[in-house]
Amino acid sequence: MSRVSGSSGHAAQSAHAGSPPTLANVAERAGVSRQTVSNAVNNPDLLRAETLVRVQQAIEELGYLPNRAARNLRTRASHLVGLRLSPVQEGTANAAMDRFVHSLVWTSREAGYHVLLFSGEGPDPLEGYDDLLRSTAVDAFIVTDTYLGNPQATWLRERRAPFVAFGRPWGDADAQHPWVDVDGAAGTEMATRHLLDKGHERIAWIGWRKDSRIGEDRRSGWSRALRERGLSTTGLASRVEDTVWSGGEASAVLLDEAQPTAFVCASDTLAMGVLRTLAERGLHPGRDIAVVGFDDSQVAQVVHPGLTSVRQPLEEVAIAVVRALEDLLGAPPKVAEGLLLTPTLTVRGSS
Amino acid sequence: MSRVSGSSGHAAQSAHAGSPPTLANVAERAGVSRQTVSNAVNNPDLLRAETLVRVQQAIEELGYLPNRAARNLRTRASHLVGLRLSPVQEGTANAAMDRFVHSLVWTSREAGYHVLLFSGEGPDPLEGYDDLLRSTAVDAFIVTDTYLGNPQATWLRERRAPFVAFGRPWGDADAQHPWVDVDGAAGTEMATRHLLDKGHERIAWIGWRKDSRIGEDRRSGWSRALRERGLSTTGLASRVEDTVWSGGEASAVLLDEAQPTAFVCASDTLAMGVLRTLAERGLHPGRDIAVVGFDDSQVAQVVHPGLTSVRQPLEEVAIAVVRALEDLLGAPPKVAEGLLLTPTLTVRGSS
DNA sequence: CTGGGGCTTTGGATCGTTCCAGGAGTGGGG
DNA sequence: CCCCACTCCTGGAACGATCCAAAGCCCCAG
Repeated sequence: MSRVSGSSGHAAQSAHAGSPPTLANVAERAGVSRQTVSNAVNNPDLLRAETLVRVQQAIEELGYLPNRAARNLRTRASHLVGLRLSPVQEGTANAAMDRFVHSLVWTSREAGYHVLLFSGEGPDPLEGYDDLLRSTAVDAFIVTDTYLGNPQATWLRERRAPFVAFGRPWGDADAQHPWVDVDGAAGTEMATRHLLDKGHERIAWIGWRKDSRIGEDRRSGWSRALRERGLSTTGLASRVEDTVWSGGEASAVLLDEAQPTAFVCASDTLAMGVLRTLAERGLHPGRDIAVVGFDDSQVAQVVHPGLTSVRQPLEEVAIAVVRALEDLLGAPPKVAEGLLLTPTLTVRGSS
Repeated sequence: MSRVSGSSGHAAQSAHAGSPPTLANVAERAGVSRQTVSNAVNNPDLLRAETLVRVQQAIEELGYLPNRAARNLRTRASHLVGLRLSPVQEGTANAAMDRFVHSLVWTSREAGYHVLLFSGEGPDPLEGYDDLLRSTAVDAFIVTDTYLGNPQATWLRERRAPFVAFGRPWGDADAQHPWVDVDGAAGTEMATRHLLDKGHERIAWIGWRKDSRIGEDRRSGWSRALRERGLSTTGLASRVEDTVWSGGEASAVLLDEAQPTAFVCASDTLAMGVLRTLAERGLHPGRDIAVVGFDDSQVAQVVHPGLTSVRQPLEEVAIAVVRALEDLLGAPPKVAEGLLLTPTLTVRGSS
């Protein structure tokens, strides 16, 4: 047999092999049984040191790696976690999602998992879950859009499908599944305090409609911070759609009617609207009026004076999610828990 | 056996079953052999109509779906495609990537594939490919960062791993793999013509360093459009890093030295720098000076007067990539081809 | 010398599916 | 009446790994 020099330090022979080496191939080469090779891979402690070395050498020489399908079949586990990409919402939320996905993929890798993306077609939030679950394609799911009043959670629980949620179970207090979330209220509270410390006293809020749990949560941080200092919130809050235009309109009205010196917004998108209004009126963000957004999106980083924004610790969220996943899939599964992480404030020119 | 009423119109019994139903279960219930059930699923034509109905009914009643691992093992295919997320480059490129991933997941679903994400740890562009390939976890890869002089392409070809590239094989003309790319030059040419049609004659270019193939390609579209109208390009081009600051600096210098009335940029990030400079000088984008970016990112949509930008048809790219994938994995595999798509121009306030 | 216990290693069965070769039933032509 | 072709269906083997029970080996106490 001719040898191919492996440049990357990896398997030498597998490069041109017709089909990948199997356990049996390794076993034959090492002069042991299949089971021994399997043990060398999964339970090295069981082998005599001498044998282990011999087997490992054979593995190295052949460039053996266990066939995933076979292993999955036997162990009834795929080491894949499913993540559903919500339907096209080319908005701010997407940007955060992107960061989260990156972190998640990264963290999962360390834990021996891979992330399988799937998409729901229509508005049906269950779309896609069913097939993957029934075909045992994934070990667990990661559910992200819990603001929907999470029908997924209910559905998945009924099917006894393991899953971890990024987002609190807003509706039911006695949800049984593990979840991780970012304390939005703490974020806006931090943002508001930051402005208070800068001397602002009339700080306005622009958020989402009242039926948004997340929106109301973030709003509560703002009002809490103000009341803490004995300041009133009346007339200083506005609830609108999450668009630049809405943010602009709302801030225009607020400026006219309540003369705030600063704005805290439920999203960077809304904050962009505020910046636009300020520009139209010849006001300078950061100098004349302070503005704080939420999510620390790309936009916040590149817009003119820089937009101060609440940043979600998505890397930590990912780590916590994966940890919860491991607890969940481990034997025996640990009890489900919720974890609330605190965001940080990225200060830029707008404040 | 008690019946559970299935609310979603799906499997009735599987909801509370300990383990999912198998082929054998269905076969028993339908009074046929395993193989017949298998045929009912994969080759319905082989069955007598009557039998087919009976089997399908049993499948429906049990909520049967083939076990993925077993099928993968037997057919030596996973119906998964691997997509590597590049190391954290929290920049503009990311945003485009995000849109692409969405489209890809969506399109893959239709073709019966799922997208498996993985991440390379360090700068090594091969990181992660090897394991997935050797363990036969994915059927093919989708390679996106071909600007690296694609060592992946070379490596994957050596291993005979099927893959489709999003991005031209810039280096070697005789690359054997299928690829899909967006004609950046056509995009900037379109953008430049758009400005020419608006009456601009001194149109500047701000792009990336000369060693960027993509950057030079985009630049060529600009210069082609100018020369076409007999206009000179000398002194009107600048090549810098892809940062807001660089874009700002470059535009400041160009404004001083060449008095352009419009800017075409290789990225939205650079365009944002131009907008900043204009703001500092009290110039109004779209009225005094026109600006066009590239990628039609989130930023372009929300920034003040709106940033005109070249938009890549990523949905079409995804479709083409998946089609190429199907050709590649089909039997017999079709010949590899390259496909160049044309971007569009999203016109906004900045021009 | 025998037997028990710990440490290693082994062969067979199994996971759930698809491939393969062949069997049962039907109908038509010689 | 026989044989062949055709349609439809079946049982056994295979994919490549892990689980399980048990066998071989070695050493020491009885």
